[in-house]
Amino acid sequence: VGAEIGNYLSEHAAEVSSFNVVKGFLNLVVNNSVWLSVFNDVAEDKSYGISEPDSSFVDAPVLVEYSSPNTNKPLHLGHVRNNLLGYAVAEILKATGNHVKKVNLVNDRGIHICKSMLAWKKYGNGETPESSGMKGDHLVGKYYVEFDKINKEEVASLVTNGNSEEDAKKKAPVMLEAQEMLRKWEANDPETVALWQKMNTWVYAGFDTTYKMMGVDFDKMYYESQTYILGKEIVQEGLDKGVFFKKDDGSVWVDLTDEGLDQKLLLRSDGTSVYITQDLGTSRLRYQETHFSRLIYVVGNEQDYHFKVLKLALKKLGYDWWNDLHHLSYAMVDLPSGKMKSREGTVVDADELMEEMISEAKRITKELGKLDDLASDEAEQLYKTIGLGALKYYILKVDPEKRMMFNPEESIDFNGHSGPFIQSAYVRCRSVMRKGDSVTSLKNYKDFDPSFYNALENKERDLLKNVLRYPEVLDEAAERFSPAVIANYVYELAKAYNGFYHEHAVVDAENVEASLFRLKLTEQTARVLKMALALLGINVPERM
RNA sequence: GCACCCGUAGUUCAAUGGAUAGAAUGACAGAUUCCGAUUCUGUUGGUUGUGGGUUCGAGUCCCGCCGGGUGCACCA
Repeated sequence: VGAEIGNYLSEHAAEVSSFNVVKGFLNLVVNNSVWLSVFNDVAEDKSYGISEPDSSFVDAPVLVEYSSPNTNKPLHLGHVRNNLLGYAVAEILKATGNHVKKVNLVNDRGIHICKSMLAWKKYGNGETPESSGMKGDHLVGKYYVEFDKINKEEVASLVTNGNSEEDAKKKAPVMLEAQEMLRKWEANDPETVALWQKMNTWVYAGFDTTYKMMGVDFDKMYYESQTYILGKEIVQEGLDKGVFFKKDDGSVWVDLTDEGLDQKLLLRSDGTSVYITQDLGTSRLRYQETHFSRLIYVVGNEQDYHFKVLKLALKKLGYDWWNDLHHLSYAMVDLPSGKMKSREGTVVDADELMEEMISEAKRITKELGKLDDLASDEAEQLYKTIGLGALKYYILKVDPEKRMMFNPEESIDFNGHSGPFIQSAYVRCRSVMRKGDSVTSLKNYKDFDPSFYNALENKERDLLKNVLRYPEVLDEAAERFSPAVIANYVYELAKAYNGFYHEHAVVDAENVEASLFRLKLTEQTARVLKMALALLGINVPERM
């Protein structure tokens, strides 16, 4: 039966690009070429499209919202986890046939931006990214820190002059000025808005560089300055329907005590919106825009409660899509010194982190000295591939909902259970394939009939099993929204290949059939490794 | 105080309720001298925080306790 399927698919290879299980045989059909299994354990028939999305999903996309930075400071390690997760989840859902849109909701307004603006205005002397050579987001971040320093000094001196700590915080002159600035911004004061636009432009240029280096992208950007007014009609709608209620002071609330939660404010007494008002508004806007089948928020687990409230409020309003919202909640990253706190300067900056990983890759590669003939631009590209591969793998292999320990001192693994280990297995495959290509007697395997190979040896069987598991693993990763499932699988596969490679000669096998079989197996291993790593945003080099 | 999340080898992490809880790292011993040694094989290391319960079967589900974290703003 295996041979029959194989012959059929061989003739139709150009059209096929999917995985499927037929009559208990699992077939791996990728990139217009065919490999078929000779055994498997899967009983039920199933197809896995990986090229064309199912047309029924096109009008009901899955939206994945991630990154969501504030524009007052650069991205740090926590954002890195967020971005890598969001990107990988989006790619995994794409690979399982969903139509996916990646979106970013940038927090470009509020008191924190005003703090940076104020400090820059007072002490910046017109400094720009061009004049200082600083990345825009770092420059703006510098003035945010500056503000904080001055604010602290002022509070301290107020306290020594007999004010209570609480009063001092309210009375500090710079803080009052920042609040005044926010009011001006909201009143559309031209000068303030111009400064706000100028500094945000700097920040976006900086973010773009970071995103590009990280390898993440977005199909659509939303900005809070445009969305923060949304949601007020929804609140009114809730009042009309009698599911929200108004207190005497005019503030609007939702009562979720019947769901085991509390009462939650939805609109301030002065009629202005709060965080959740906006999220109510944007979620409905997005539903109207896209009729999404799912809306996935990649947001830290400190907001678990917020998203519970959001969903239940929408449920009370009678929107039947309330349960299509999903909060992909991830835990924070710990440093050996404890928690990351931006005020205490214990954050790990994303740009610096990536640079360090790349130079570490460079150091190790040079030490091994295998690639001294590589052109320098190719070499730089390679260091980037390895360094970022190590970083991304290190972060993504951990289950999102678990806290993870990040030790910058000991740095990240380049050996063992690591990105470069897997990359090097791929490179080894490619090396073997090149060798196979150079042997003319092996080049033409059109007539190759794999059915002869019924007696697999242990390491071959082990490798084959791992290769064929890929579709199931992909399914599981998509179901659980967990890139870690892919990451751990791809490691098993790389290990299986190394074991196989060590045990069996491929190009110089006992006979031509064995060589052909093992070459095919090598080729498919390389393909799956490359595809699976791509879902994690990890590239593979041809040499390393 | 109330709510939610997490506790697995020394360390960093795995394990759709299912076989003897697995890797990596560290230490030690060995193999391959090659189609790529960032390799492979072995030894070492566990009362899965703890006490009960459900189940034919629990690291996984339920309850209590201990430890760590987060949330409970007319901030976002």
